[in-house]
Amino acid sequence: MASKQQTSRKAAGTRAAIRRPQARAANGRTQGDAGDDIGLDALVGHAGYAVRRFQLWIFQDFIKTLATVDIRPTQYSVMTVIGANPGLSQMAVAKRLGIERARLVHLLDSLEERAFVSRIPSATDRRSHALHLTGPGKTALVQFKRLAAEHERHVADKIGRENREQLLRILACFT
Amino acid sequence: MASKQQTSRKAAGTRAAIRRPQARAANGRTQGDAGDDIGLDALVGHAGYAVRRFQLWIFQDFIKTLATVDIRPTQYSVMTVIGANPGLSQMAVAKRLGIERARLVHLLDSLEERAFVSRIPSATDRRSHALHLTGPGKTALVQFKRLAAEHERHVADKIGRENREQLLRILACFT
DNA sequence: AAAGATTGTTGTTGACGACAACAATTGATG
DNA sequence: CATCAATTGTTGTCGTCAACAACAATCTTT
Repeated sequence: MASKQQTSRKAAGTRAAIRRPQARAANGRTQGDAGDDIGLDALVGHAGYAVRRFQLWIFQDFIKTLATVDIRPTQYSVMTVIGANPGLSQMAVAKRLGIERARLVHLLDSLEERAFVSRIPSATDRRSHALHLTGPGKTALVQFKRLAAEHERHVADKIGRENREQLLRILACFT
Repeated sequence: MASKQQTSRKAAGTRAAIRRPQARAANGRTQGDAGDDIGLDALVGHAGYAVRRFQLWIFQDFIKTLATVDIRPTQYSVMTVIGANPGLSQMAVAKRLGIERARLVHLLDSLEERAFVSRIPSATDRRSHALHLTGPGKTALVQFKRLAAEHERHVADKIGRENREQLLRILACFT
């Protein structure tokens, strides 16, 4: 942090800027202005880039759509799995969702504080907890699913209903 | 942090565990073991979940494939855009890639330290920098692109060549 | 010249993935 | 049965990343 010497900002002007008018970009643009015709070059052929942008958009919409109930995508996924498979251990949930068990601890803490989920000591294995939705948790999840379905409609509006289903088919092997 | 009272762990055994044998899950499974047949319920219909899992996989593969040159996806995207549009300002690059300009500062710091990119004071606007690849930066980028193409082949192997192209088409509106 | 917007920068916050260590407990092996 | 390895939940740290807020320097507008 203390090493960055800032050759440009504060000392701007000391360097003579001996450059031909401007090494005109690959486009027709001279400077880096607002013009939205900046080429992405190899990036357009990369699935990762498109997926990253898409995921950003989709998560933001999810968070916004479920803002009134203050539930984030990961929390929703945890509650959904527990709701469909009551009695699961934390390890099982973590493994199934691809979450680290260390991270799941905090997620469950927050959900337990809000009385949506309860950790019940397993009768057969005193190391593990059997995860269950509470009464209020079940009721809440119904509403969450309604809102999540609304979010899913936003997705369909954005990329098209057909495309959304195709996408789900293509990525089914990751779920 | 100091409030979590841990009703289960340390005090395990004090509570009588008055529960019928086990509230058998929706599946046939009793406990939350390793069995990989845990239902996802509503999650399977959510694009966001599939996309999150896919992005995780794809980024890990990218990082692994480009590990020898120590370049991460975001760094690659920055260098690619600068390479294709020399002279861009930081604002322009940030806006184009959907990165925050605050974040781009650090990205450029690291790339400038490695002498891949240089911030040249703009001749027309003394606030902004014109971003360029250095000689070594251009050479390196060629290799990065080769490795990135190899990564892209991994993606095609994973989800299928046809599916990959379809995916790119569907998500083209986000790039 | 003054007011407002833009650009790069610094800093903070919170979500998240990865990893390492630990106590309690279970399971397997001798 | 005693012992050792493995598992489970937990705590902690580290680094990445998005989102904001504030700031100085500089442009733009009036």
